[in-house]
Amino acid sequence: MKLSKPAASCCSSLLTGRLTLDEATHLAVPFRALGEPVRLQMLSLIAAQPNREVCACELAQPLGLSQPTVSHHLKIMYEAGLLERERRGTWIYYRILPEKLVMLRESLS
Amino acid sequence: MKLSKPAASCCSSLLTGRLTLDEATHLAVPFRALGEPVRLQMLSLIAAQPNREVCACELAQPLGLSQPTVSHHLKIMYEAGLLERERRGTWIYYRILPEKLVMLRESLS
DNA sequence: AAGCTATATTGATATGTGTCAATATAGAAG
DNA sequence: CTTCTATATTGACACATATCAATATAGCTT
Repeated sequence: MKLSKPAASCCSSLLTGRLTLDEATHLAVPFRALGEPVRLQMLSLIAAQPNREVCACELAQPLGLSQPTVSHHLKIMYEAGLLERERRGTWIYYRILPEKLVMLRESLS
Repeated sequence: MKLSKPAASCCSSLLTGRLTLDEATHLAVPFRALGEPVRLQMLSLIAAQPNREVCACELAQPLGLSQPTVSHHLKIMYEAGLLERERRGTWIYYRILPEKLVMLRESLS
């Protein structure tokens, strides 16, 4: 079993070696998701909830955005691996995935 | 002297309270800069140098980009506070600002 | 000053994206 | 099944941005 690149297959780090275009492309996705002010506000709003989750329906009003726009941003963060979602009845609740934040922090060190 | 928000004026954190639009707008800048694969490759390339710096002229060829495009990306990362630059004769050398990476890591924790 | 090289800027173009209105879908409740 | 509400998708539009060729600027060197 060859281990040309030890344990970096899951999460590449910026500073420990040159990134291939493929690694860079994957790593850029969550950073791009974080590169939008409205989405950062969404994350901080979720984190500020007592139970660390928020119903999608609670986001439009405090952010002054339409429902489709909220849905769009949630989708981007979900697909970037920053959020998980859980359906409970008619509502869908979103939570931050702390592991992803850890991974991103590690990619910067 | 009122200290309504202790030490967070320099670097706001995602998870320790709701971000204002202004805080979010500022924090989004470096994340957006990191959200481009080519720029991540540039950073990893700089970090991989023995002296942790790179001449702007050394970037175009390994990345397969034109000189103006390289200049554009360097400017974006410079203005985002990720890079510092130093002119030495005709050449300009870029280095990563580790403090900025620390700040970004902290904003994710 | 003139010429050379490195870097930045400009202009043009193609692509990406944030936004909303309108519409579709999904689940709950009558 | 029908209706109601929550969420997602589509279409359209404005704006941002990645890219390069052409050009400008800046600093050496002669």
